[in-house]
Amino acid sequence: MKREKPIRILIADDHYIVRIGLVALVNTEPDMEVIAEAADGAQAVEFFGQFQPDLVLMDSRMPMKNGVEAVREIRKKNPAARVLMLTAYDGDHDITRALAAGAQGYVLKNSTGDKLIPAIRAVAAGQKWLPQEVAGRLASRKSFEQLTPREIQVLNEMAKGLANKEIADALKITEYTAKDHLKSIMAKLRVADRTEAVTVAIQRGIIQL
Amino acid sequence: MKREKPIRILIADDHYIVRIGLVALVNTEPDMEVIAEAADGAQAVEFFGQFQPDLVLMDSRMPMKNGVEAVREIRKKNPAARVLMLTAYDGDHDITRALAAGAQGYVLKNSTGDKLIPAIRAVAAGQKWLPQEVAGRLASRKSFEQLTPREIQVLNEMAKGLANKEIADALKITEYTAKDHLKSIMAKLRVADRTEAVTVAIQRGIIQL
DNA sequence: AAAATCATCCCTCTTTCGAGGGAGATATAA
DNA sequence: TTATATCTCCCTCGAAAGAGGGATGATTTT
Repeated sequence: MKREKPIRILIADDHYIVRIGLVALVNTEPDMEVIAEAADGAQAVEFFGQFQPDLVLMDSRMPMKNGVEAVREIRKKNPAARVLMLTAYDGDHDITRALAAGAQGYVLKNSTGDKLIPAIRAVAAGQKWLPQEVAGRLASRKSFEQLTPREIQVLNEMAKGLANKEIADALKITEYTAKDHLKSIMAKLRVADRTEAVTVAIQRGIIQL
Repeated sequence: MKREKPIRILIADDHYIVRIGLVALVNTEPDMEVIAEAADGAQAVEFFGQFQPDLVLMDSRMPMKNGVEAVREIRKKNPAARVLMLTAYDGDHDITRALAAGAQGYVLKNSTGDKLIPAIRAVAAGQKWLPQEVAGRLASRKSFEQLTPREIQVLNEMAKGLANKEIADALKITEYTAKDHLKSIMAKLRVADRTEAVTVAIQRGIIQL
């Protein structure tokens, strides 16, 4: 079970301080080493191709290209890529999408080192890794009803303060259709009005501001 | 200008990884040392009394007691306390409130080390420290129009998806008054409707979800 | 003492929301 | 092929929302 070569890790996080923390944490382990640091999603994709790390430690929320998209792109070019997602919030949407995009594991950012290090070892070894609370949620209530891409577009327009007619114009559909999307959004999220729909969507990671 | 005693620092952040990063960063400087780490606002207040650090590096968003409240409490007991706030978002509201509560400086979390270290030295030396972009904003457009406490309460109820009548009941006022508050909220934030009012308020740090 | 700010209440009126129906087209899965 | 899901369009109607006025009492500031 002893590996002669250390696990070569690429870190991707837009916060400098978090990157320092991850480097410091990883470097306390003799069998791991950080070989590169990316500050956004696009850079993560670029550096993956360049350094071919054994594992990517990736923040789910980043500028330029978010973590989920970055994972998808990396896995498309390199299906064997191992990715462990890091996130501050545990919105279901982010988690399911990250896993669907090809991430093997998920760790909450407020985890202590003794949770993160085993996760890195597990994913690097090809295993899945999910926090028990998240795994439980996904299994039990079989996650929330999924919004369609179009509904998410409508949500984003709503968050800007557009009226139904304006949303319709923006998306080149009729007001009827915009209202229909709104109806199904509210039904799926089980909320009372558009305002709550937006706040819930933000909490679940469905949209970002 | 050489100090014989290092700057004794208390770190307060709810994310373990960020704490590690801050410790690693600070410890590269010979004239600084981290003497304690708090994981929430209440602990920060407690540790301040216990360790009497020269400076507190405090996250503005924390569980139990947020950064702004913690600063206020610390400064009430110890008016000479030096606090440098750290934040991920640069919402005006957070910044002005932190400064009003007695923080001497403000640093964005995505700052690199060469920005954070000078900030620590400046605040420890009793100077103010604001990022140029923030200082510029506060000076130029003399900050945004301030919402009253009551208006913020209304905003919070709106974010939950309550109708005007429900907000009125929750706050024991008439629907007329609730609508009046909503009117002035929308005017001050210059938004089109309640949904945008909520999203803008979230972005500015006026309310949290 | 006068001015501003805050919180409250009131009324009208037009526009928008949201609920509740129905329906067709396409594409994919079973 | 029959579902199932997504996206689209349509209609009605009552209930909210939001704009526009006016007004009062209590504080605080000037």
